[in-house]
Amino acid sequence: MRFSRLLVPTTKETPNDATLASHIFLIRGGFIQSVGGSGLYNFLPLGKKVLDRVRSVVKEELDNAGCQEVSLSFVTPASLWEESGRYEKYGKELLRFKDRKDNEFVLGPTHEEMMVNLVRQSVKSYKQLPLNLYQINLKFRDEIRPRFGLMRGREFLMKDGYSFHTDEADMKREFDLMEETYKKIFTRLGLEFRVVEADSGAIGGSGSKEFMVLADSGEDTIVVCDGCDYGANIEAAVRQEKQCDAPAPQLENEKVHTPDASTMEELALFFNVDPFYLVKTVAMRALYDEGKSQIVLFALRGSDELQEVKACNAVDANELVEVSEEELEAAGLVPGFMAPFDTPKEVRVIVDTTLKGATNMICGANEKGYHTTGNTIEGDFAYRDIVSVQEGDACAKCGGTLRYTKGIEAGHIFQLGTRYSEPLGCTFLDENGKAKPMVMGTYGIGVSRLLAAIIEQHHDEKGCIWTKESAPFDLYIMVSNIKDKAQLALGEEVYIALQSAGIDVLFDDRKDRFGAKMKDYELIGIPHAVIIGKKLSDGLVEFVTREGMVKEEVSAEEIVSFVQERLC
RNA sequence: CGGAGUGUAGCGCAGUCUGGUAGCGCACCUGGUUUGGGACCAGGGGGUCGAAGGUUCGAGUCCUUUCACUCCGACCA
Repeated sequence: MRFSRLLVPTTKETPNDATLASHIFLIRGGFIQSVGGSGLYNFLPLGKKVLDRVRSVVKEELDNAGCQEVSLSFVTPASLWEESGRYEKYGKELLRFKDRKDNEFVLGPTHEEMMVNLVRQSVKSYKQLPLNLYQINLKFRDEIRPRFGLMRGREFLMKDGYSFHTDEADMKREFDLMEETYKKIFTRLGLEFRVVEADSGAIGGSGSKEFMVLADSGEDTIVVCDGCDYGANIEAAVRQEKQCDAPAPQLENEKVHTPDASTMEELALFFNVDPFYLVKTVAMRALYDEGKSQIVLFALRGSDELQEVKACNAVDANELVEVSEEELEAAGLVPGFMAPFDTPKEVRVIVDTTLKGATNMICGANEKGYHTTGNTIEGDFAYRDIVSVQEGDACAKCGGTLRYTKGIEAGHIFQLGTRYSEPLGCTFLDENGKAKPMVMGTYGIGVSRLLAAIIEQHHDEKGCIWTKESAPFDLYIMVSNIKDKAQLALGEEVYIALQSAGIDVLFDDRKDRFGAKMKDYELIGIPHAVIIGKKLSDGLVEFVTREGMVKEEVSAEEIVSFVQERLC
């Protein structure tokens, strides 16, 4: 491709809304263009090329693993979402609309329902299973706050795959195969990543793993172990049960007047104990379908923090919101002095598992200004893991030290089970002619987000540094001064020779000066460049590696074979 | 949805306080010079100042309403 014919509107200035390197360089390098609406982008020729290359890596590896590509309608009937029960649950992120006949539709944010619908219509026998179908298509989610360019757009390109099995064991086999396949994909794209345990979120199902591209700018906090390969999203991370060296308060079971102490810090000071021996009671309102809600008290140790996603899952709610003191009082609770015991009937109580059987605990007395000491946590509570792992906690797997790091969620794989096949009636007949729901897995990769992730990991202060398999072109050739006949002639010759050798070349034949062209090269970030310039009079050209901007002088006569060797 | 801010040429911004010919830089077009780190000179094109209403002889500027976007938070496969 000749640069003079390519639409690459590079800019010197940074768009005022861009803060992340990937956002800045993708816009400045003329890869993408903001549509003006938030979270919507056009892909310009260069961006489209990168997208296609990334997409083909994904496709190749999936096809190798035995997956089959399909393409599902982007517009999906609302009735399918009602069947699965997600029409309500998915909330405002679903963009709903009606056609001229007043039928309701949804722009697909994910396609479990659609794929299950496809399969239930065409697969009836165990002989047709297993099956792994995927597509690489647009998705639309009406995000509350899109940001960071391609990182969190409203419209985005996603690879979504769905597998169908006769039993759990076969689904797990496929799940493991997909984990390996995803590792190959991210490795080929040149990404440093970590596979972590994750929360299953709105998709539902049991085990799930996320593929986190490590980057400080990542939106997710992940917990990793210094001692082993354990890694988990903060929303799903677990730890070894915490011990406390400080002595337990040896106090009778009695009511104590604590007028000014309602926070954990104040209480710890008042009783002179470690917060480990305090019961923290956090009140939240759990929201359910059809506007139903309930106040829930979460009881945990004073030394722990509530992990909201875990808490939300523990009560199977759509979401948790804060409750005002007035609401609490109206429900018969005493803010600041609540206990998980003797609560009003309509209030639900969840107790952290590490509190089960705990003795000598101090907690609220359900009376303003009073706490009780010497409590033992026992009885019929719903015990769940609802606490957040903190840095420095011990790894449940090896005892090593856990710490936080940031990641970009680039892929997520789920063991779904029958979460969708059952409500949607996606069944098969087994060897005995008995109908059973198919066991499913689902596997996603944020393809357009990967572009942003690659740049987050591979850039310098000057611009992008694309990896070998993601680069828009394999090589950039610059003719420093196109009025110099010798330079131009060599450029043309090398360009044609390398093109016909199967190398995808961007040939910069523009009239601009050296500096301007160099800036563009650095911004666009093609892995290698050949610069034909002044030294041609000595029979020399330069071979540049974008990473580190390493320049090597090469004889002009040998440049074609030199490049071929270096690029293979 | 809470808090803060911004809407003026394709992009980045000034002008708004104190009403009086709509400006600057980049980009773009023409001609010339220039060609190893975002060149220079000369000329040129491009705007319902987010929208609606109001005050005024006169509104980018003042008043009212409204819409959109951005940032922080909440939220989020």
